[in-house]
Amino acid sequence: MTEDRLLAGLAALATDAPDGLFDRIAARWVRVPGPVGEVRVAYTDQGIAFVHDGPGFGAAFRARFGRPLLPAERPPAGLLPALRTGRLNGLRLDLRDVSDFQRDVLRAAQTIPRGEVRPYAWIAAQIGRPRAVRAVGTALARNPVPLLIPCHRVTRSDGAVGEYVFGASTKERLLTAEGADLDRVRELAGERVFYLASDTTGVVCFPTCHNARRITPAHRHGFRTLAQARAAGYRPCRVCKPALAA
DNA sequence: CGCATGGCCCTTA
DNA sequence: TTAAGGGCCATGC
Repeated sequence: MTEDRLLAGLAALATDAPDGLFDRIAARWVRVPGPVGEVRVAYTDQGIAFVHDGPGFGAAFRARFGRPLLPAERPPAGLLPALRTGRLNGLRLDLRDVSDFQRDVLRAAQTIPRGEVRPYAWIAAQIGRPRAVRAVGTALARNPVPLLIPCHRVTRSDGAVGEYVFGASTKERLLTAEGADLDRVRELAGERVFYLASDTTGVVCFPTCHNARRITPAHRHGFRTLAQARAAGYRPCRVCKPALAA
């Protein structure tokens, strides 16, 4: 920051109400109902900063953000619907403390529609780091705002659901509640099928893509790899973009 | 086909 | 500064 900007900032502080200043430094927190039980949420004037379940909330927040934390009267506008519907709908997030890499990962995760899943490797490819698959897992594990950024929609390439901040079983409950057919995914994985194609459209998808779910059984073809699907004449779906995982 | 293993890359201690 | 390890993945029996 230049000296001029610093002086301007100081001047602004002098004219600001003290509580306005405080809210720029500190964070507020509330307990709210989430899709799988109560969660605690911290937020700043920039947006939602931290979502956590159960005990240890305050300690975890301070360890990570190092800011004072005060209880709020009521949840910020839009938080409850966002938690209920799995869509932000304009709710702002405060992601200032995350690294560039993590921000890319989180942004990619945000594009996964409700009721669908994508592999960790897909995220890695999507952000242009196709080999940073494990690092993607690490970044998602540190998602400061789970539920709001749907890291639970990222699952393993072999069809297993994978790990989750709130535990694998919660991940399953969440996905099932959102309408993802995990039993079907597992059934396909048992047959080594990770892609579904339609011979009427000539398109190949991830199994939970809404386009894949509408394929008539008679026209459905399963593939183990994208390369095999391509060899059979199918092109990757432009919605779920399976090309980016191969 | 289930399991082990080496590889990869970002983050933290 | 460096080394260790993690929400993974592709391979090799």
